[in-house]
Order: sequence, then C-alpha cells, then structure tokens
Amino acid sequence: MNNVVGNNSAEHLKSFMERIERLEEEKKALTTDIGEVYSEAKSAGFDTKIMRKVIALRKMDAAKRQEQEALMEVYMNALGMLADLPLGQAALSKVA
Amino acid sequence: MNNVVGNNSAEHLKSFMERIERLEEEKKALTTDIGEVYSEAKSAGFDTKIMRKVIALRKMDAAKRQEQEALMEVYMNALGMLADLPLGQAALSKVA
Amino acid sequence: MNNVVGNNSAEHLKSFMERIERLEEEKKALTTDIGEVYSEAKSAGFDTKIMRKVIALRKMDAAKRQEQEALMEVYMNALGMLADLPLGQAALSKVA
Amino acid sequence: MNNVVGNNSAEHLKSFMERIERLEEEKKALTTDIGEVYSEAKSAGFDTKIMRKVIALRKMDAAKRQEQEALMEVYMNALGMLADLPLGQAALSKVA
DNA sequence: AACGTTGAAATAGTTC
DNA sequence: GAACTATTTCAACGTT
Repeated sequence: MNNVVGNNSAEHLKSFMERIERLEEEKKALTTDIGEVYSEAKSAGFDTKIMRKVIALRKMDAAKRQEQEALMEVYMNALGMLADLPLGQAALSKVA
Repeated sequence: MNNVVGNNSAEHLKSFMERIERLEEEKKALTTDIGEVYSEAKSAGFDTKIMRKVIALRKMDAAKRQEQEALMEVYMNALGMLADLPLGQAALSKVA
Repeated sequence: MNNVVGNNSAEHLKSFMERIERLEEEKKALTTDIGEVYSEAKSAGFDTKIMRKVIALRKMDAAKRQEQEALMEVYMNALGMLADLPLGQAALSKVA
Repeated sequence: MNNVVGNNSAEHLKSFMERIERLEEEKKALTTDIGEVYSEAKSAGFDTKIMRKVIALRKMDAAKRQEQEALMEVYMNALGMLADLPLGQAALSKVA
C-alpha cells in the first residue's frame, strides 16, 4: 500500500474537522439560547433593543479597560527601558 | 411597600442580562476552543485557510453552491475574465 | 441584436467595478501614507506601538460616545411611547 | 525655560497623531464611498456579494488562484466530498 | 420578505 | 515565521 501516510493524514484532517464542527454546533446552540432569553425578556415587557445596547456598552467598557491596561503595560516597558536613566527612575517612582 | 413591582422588574431585568452575559461568555470560550483546534491543525501541517473554506462549503447546501458558481461565471463573463483558469474553462463550457 | 439589455448590463456592471477599484486604490494610497507617518514618528524616536494604542483608545472613546447617544435616543423613544401616561410624563420631565 | 526639548517633543508627537487621525478620516470617507457604490449596484439589481468575490479574484494573480483551487481539491478528496459539484467534477478529472 | 444595521468571524498585512 | 493588528467579509437580527 502506497498511501499509508496519505491516509493517516486524511484521517487526521477528518478528525480535526469533526472536532471543529462539533464545537460550532455547541456554539450555535448557545446563540439560540441567547435569542431565547431575549424573547423571554421581550414577553416580560422589556425593550430588547435597549437591552442589546446596554450589553454592548458594558462590553465596550470591559474592552476599554483592557486596552487601558495594555497601554499601561507598554508604558511600563517603555519606562523600564529608561529605568537606568535618572528621568526614567523619577517616572517609575510615580507609578510604582 | 410602594415599589414592589418596580423592584421585581429591576430584578427580573437584571436576571435576564446576567443570563445573557453568562451565555455570551460560554460562547466566547467555545470560539477560543475552536481557534485552538485550528492552531493544532496548523502545527500538524494543515492549511487552516483551506480548512475554513471546506467547512464553510459543507455548511452550504449543494443547490446554493451551484447557484453561486453559476452567477459567478456570468459576472466574470461580463468582465471578459476567466479564460485562463482551468476550473473556469470547464465552467465556461457549461454556460457558453 | 439580441443582447442589448445584457450588454448594457455588462457595461453597467463594469462601470461599477471600475469605480470601486479606483476608490480602493485611493484608499490603499492613504494606508501607505499612514504607514509613512508612523515611520517618520519612529525615526523621530517615538514609540509607535504606544501611539497606535493611544489612537485606538481615542477611537474607542468616540465610538462609546456615539453608542451612549444612541442609547439615550432609544430611551427617549421608549419614554415617548409612554408620554401619555402619568409615569411617562414624570420621567420625561426629568430628561427634558 | 526648562522644558524646551520636552515641549517640542510633545508638539511633534501631537502633530504626528493629528496627521494620522486626519488620514484615517479620509480613509474612512473612502470606505463609505465604496459602500455607496455597492449600494447603487445593488439597487441596479446586481449581487454585491458576487461582485466582491470577483474583485477579490482580480486582485489575486492567476498562479495563486490555481494553487488554492488545487489544494482545495486535495482536501475535499480527503473528506470524500465534492462528487456532486459540476465545477468539482471537472476539477476532479484533472487530479484523479 | 427585503432592507439596512450591527455584531461576529475570517483574512490580509505588518512587525518583531 | 509567528504573533498581532487592522481590514474586510459574512451572518443574524430587527425593521418596514
């Protein structure tokens, strides 16, 4: 048999694909669940449009916080590069 | 007690929002998982870009696929393109 | 001639495509320009990574402001729907 | 005056940032313009999704296209797919 | 039921 | 060449 390696490769690939498709199904189920919660909320009289906007804003807040932290880290690194210079030390003493 | 209804509403709304945000977190986790499988596949030497395309094709049913391909030919003909592609030539022979 | 309509369509399509490709070229030129400004800044001793982060944060601020305004509008609409009820009037009097 | 250098640096940085943000605005405007052309095309009855694909293909050179198509076949073969597509059949006859 | 809007996903490009 | 960013594309949702 010539194609032993090829077949193994094919099997391997197939296995990856199946794992991915399985996970995507689970993900889709969650999407459905989320939609159902919105439906419930709507039935309970809430304005889902507002709900979506509020949730989006909360996500943005979280994202912004992360960005700010990342920026801070970069700053710290930049200062770290200067840490052996007098100005760098003075700056570090402010944030440490 | 004046605000019984109001408070319940607020509680109710809060509960909906929390359920949604919880589900979205789970979804995000799955997205991460999927990304990791793709990373594994990449390490194993597979071309993940192609994998993604194949998975997308598997989702799409055959009818839709054919429709898209046919429409594509029409557009490319309108532009006078396509003559130098093997797959394109085969396709052209069908529509010409 | 049979294909008058078809030809006109083809011409029309071609014209759209050319306009788009023209605009995309201009856009690409701007992308290049931006890259060059970053290069200049780097040569002048600035940390472009930090610059990018700061610019991203400024964009997020702008986006968030817009989101908040949009949310406010939705709120106002929601209140508007209640405007003929006593509670709605009381609420409106708070934001007006 | 102590901070001459610092101030110049700050001014310099500010100027870079403003140039970048200005260019990004222009770029965004072009993106909007492109979107509008697609809208026009859609109103004229064209399928913009296909238009986008065709434009992408025009960007890609022929060699790259063929390579991608060939690899695609290999993967789909590994999964035992592809038998029911007209383009696929033509392609299969090339690699089988 | 098409339309635009918006959020998510994928791809391309860039930097280290 | 690997990671990160930015852009672009795709899909879902509510709306009209």
